[in-house]
Amino acid sequence: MRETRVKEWVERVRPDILCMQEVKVDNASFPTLTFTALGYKVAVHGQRTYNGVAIAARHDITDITTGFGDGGDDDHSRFIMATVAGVRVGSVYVPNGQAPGTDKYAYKLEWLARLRRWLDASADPASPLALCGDWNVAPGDLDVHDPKRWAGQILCSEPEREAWRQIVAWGTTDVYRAAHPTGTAFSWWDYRGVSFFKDQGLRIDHILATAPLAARLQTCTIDREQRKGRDASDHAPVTADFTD
DNA sequence: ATGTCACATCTAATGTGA
Repeated sequence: MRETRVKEWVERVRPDILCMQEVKVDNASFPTLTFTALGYKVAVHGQRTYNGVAIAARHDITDITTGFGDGGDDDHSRFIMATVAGVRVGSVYVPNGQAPGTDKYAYKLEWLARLRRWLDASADPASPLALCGDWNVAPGDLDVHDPKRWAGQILCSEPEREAWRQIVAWGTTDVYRAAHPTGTAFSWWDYRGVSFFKDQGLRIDHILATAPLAARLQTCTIDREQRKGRDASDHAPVTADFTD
């Protein structure tokens, strides 16, 4: 986990809630004290080396659940839900999927289908809820720097986009797209080559909100500056402001 | 355009996943 950079970002931005993905440490190794010292509570569903998701919040965190609890494979720590200040919040790390046709791709599509079934069974679109994280899906061509070059590729293929739409159709709004109907801000740029320098990015990190929460949306921005500098992630943080 | 990065492992170069 990029602890120093996250700490500096939290000190400056002071979000009420921060959802993290790919923390890549188990619960015992998560830097809980770093967040506590900043005035945050944390809920962690960690995993060593791979995956791992967490939520930090300035209010109390209650009703924490991890995984889908559907009897399926929960070996990957990719999903944690909790309640903060009356909002049900999820930190979501969707599998990358490697490439269409691979086992990992099938796992990704099934994982997204499981998330939809979990929402059907365990959540209420009429209540305030947000799903935040690395979705590893660019929902439409506006979210891709070069749609022709990416057509059919991982992160952009039609089955992935359809699985994404099934999540949205459950009852959420992509709040960046709601705030910026024609915006072309990206949240991820490949480490390799000159992709960031040339802004050859994709928008794959999303905040989805149910109607009662989306109605309170003020702004949604992607902090491109965070992709720069020493020890930067290949992702940039997405932030949304909601009225009380 | 198969490139960069971080981390793991039979601590040095290689495999893995992104």
